[in-house]
Amino acid sequence: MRIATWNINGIKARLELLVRWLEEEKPDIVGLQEIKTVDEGFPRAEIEALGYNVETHGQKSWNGVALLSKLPFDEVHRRLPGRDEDEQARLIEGVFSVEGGVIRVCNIYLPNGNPVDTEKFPYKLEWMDRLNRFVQDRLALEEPFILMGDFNLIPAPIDAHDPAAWWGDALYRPESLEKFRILRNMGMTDALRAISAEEAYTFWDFQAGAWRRNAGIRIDHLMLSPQAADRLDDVVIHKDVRGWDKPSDHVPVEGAFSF
DNA sequence: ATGACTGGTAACACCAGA
Repeated sequence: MRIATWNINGIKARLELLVRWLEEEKPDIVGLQEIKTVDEGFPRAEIEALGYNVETHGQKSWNGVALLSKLPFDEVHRRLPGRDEDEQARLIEGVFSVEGGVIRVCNIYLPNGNPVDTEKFPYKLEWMDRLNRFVQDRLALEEPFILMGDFNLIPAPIDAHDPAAWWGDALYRPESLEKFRILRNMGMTDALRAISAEEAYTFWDFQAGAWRRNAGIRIDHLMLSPQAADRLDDVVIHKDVRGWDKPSDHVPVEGAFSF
C-alpha cells in the first residue's frame, strides 16, 4: 500500500495538478494540506470519479486538510484535541481495515510559526505540545499509525540547502526542534531517514529562483509508529512534480508499506 | 547570488505562506 502526503497549496488552483498526479501514481491514501477552502468548496466529485473516498476538514481562505482513500473509512476524526477555542483546521485522521487489522493515518498541517516575535510562534509550540500528547495516546493503541503532513520543521542540517540561512526561523530553531525530538523519542520514526541518509527536499520557495537553484528544505514528513515502521518498504519524494505547470511549492512524499 | 512568487479574498491592495 502506498500512502502519500502533499501540501497542495490551494485545491481550487491545483485540481488539474492533483488529478494528473493521482492518475499517474494511483496512491492508495493521500493526505492534502492547505486546501484553503471550506468543505463545500472541495472538488469532491472530481476526486471521487478517480475512485477515492474523500473526507475534508476545511476552513475559509487558509489551512484546511483532506484525506483521499481508495479504502473505505472505518472512522474519521477532525481537529487536534486539547484546546476547544482553536478554530484552525489542521488535522484529519482516518482508520482503515487491512488484512490482519487496522491502520491509522493522521494528516496534519503543523503551524508555520513565523514571525517568531508574534503570537504565531507560541501557537506553533503549543500546537506541537498538544500533538505530542495526542501521539502518546495513539502509540498506546500499538497499531500501525502514520502521522504525516507538512510539519513546517527542518529536522537536521542536511535537510536544508543552506541550513545557516534557516537557523533561527520558526522551522529551524531550538524550541521547535525540541518538540520534534520529543515526538521521535516517543518512538515515532522519520520514514525517509529509515530508508536514506541522502540529502532530499520537499519544498522549494516560489521566490528567488529556489527551484532552479535547488535551494530546498525537507519539511514534509511521514512519521511512523513501531508497528508501521516494521512494514515500511520504501519512501519516494516526487520531486519532478515541482517542475510541472502551476506547481505547488511542496511535492508529494509517498511511503510504500507491506499492508 | 545580492535574486522575490503565489492563492484567496476582496476590491483595483492586503494577508499569509516558509
